[in-house]
Amino acid sequence: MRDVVTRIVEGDMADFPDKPTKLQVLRASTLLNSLTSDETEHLAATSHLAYAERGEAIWLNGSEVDFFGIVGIGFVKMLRSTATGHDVTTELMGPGQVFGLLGAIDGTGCPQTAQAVCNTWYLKVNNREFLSIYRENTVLKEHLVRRTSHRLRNSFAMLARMSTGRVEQRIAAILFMLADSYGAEDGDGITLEVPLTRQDIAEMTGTTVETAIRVMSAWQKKGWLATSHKQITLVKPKDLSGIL
Amino acid sequence: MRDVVTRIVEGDMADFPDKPTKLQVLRASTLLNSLTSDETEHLAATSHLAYAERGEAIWLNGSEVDFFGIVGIGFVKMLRSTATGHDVTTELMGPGQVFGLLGAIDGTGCPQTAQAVCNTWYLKVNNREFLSIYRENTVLKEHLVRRTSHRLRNSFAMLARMSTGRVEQRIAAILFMLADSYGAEDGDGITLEVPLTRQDIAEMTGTTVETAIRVMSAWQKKGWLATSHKQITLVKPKDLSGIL
DNA sequence: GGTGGACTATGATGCGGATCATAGATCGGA
DNA sequence: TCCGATCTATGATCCGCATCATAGTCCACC
Repeated sequence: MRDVVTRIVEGDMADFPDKPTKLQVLRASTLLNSLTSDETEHLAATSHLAYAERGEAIWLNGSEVDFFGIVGIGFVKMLRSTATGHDVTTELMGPGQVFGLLGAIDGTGCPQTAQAVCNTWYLKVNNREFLSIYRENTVLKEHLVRRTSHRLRNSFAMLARMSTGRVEQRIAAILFMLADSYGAEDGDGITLEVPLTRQDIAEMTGTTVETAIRVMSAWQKKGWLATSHKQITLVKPKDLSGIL
Repeated sequence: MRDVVTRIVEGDMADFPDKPTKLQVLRASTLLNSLTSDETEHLAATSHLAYAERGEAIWLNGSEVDFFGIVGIGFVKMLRSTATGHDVTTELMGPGQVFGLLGAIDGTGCPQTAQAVCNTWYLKVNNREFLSIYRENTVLKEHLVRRTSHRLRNSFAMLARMSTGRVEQRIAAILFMLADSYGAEDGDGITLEVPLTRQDIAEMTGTTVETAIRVMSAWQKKGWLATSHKQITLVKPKDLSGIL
């Protein structure tokens, strides 16, 4: 990674996001905002901010790491590489979301690679420091149970979608799921706040770039969809949802 | 459901499993065996055993139920029906496994249908009674976190497998996952203790019965696989794993 | 022992989408 | 302002597998 300060001064890097503070990231996390001020400050003191460029791997699957992450600004995708060399993205984590925590809790490493989808600030929280807070905290455990079960349901929903139906439906389904989490409605439709390439979409739907491009181009021609600069806008969500 | 007693007396029903006791089921549950004797007995007193025939639905997706289940003897599959009318099985629960619990905890219903894979005894545990024990029990929450995160990982692994690769690989992957959980090694290979039809396999892999049959028949001819009476035996797991 | 229903088996056919190939568009960086 | 890399676009071809059709097999139950 290049020197961050240099780039800010030069101003030559597009989309270089403002650096958040540790406390901002911790407080923005839905999972951790039940902690006391003391606990939050302790975590802030023992963790540190990190920056990942678009495409940069935060960790590779199977590797043991002594931290988990909280997305500050940007997006991180969790993915697996199959034997055939294809990557499959299983989750997309946005601001405030925790990733890699479960591996920290049960001591096994994280089975998935974490990779920055765009230039991203995230907080590296030390496992040990967190666990000492976590161990006897019933409220935190309850939050974690709920968050994990929510993810489990989403995963099952995806599983059902991905293992059946044609590609069109799979892609549409993904777009709606993304819109649900990261969509901004602005009169002209729902714009996804995640910058995604067709390649990213393909990885999430288990198809190829070409097919993803074909499908989405067709929708653009129909006026159902608009894309510019990796911003995807669902112009006519009603029509689009018709193919589901 | 027909009169259970009648069937036992007549002896005309194949594979009618012995009825377990409530305490047996509770104690066999990996999730709940951390409870005290008092708690276990209280749950036993407020829950009741139920029987489901092969194919019988325990609940339908979306329906609100005031209980969750623990498999005693038999197997239960969790499935979703897609718009195209196809069913997709997401999980298979065996003896000692809890199903539908997460819906009980967060109050939303269970989004998946629970259906008996074979004649099954299971325990219906009352949500309210369980929650009063669960609420302040840190150990139980910890168990639940671990169990749920384990399921989440499996689900992601499945997701990666199902959204890529050809049908052969998907089916092989499923067989190995099943062998992992319910396989009995006996010298001549690994026999799955779950009675599964090709239809069941197809639902788990997002393919059709015909294709599942074709693939598995081919393997039988190669001597990699043997089936009889819904018992699947991986005769040459090494060779089979070669296609992954 | 016979019958109906579920399960397994196998062939024929057509289409969705992967794969390969090529080219234009857009963007980051010098 | 230009170059190289990444991303989008589109066509041609081929094959995996869904679909439809038909039969044989096994088992529960009368």
